[in-house]
Amino acid sequence: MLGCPRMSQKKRYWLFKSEPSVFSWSDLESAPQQTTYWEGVRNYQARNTLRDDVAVGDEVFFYHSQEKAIVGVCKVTRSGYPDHTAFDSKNKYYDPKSKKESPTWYMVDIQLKKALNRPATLEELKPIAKLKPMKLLQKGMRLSVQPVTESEWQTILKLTN
DNA sequence: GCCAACGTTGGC
DNA sequence: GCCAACGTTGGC
Repeated sequence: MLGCPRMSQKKRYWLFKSEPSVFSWSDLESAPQQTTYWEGVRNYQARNTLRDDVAVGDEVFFYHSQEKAIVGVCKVTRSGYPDHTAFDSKNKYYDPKSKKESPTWYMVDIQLKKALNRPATLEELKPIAKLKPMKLLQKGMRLSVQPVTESEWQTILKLTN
């Protein structure tokens, strides 16, 4: 669409972390249309990314926190919209501060694209010189939604090929 | 399982 | 608006 600034932008790459005991790659495999909304992000920086930067067509590394490995690739099928789990008092992600008129928290939808041939572990990524600046590998980095550069993306894909 | 590094909350 | 207290994450 002309005139829509984000539309004309190049595809971007992201990494989403998930606790496999909460929501795993295999949960995504068995989800309807292998699609899920990315609920429960309760960190402002990650929220800003979901709300403002993640766009339809972008690609996402799915990272298992416990396993400490990237396990698959997804694509974004819906860009930022209010995280409805924050409105539900029975939901574990309930946040009374977030109002429907002015939502605090946002989510996107992602769809499974393909599993990596094998998981790319944090351990093996760390010594790779090209990946040294990668957000995931920085000390104290706990962001659950983070950008990945195209070169980092390609390096990791090549590694697991 | 411990503890350092963060982010958030709340008292002042 | 500062900062101590607290909760959570993640490296080891």
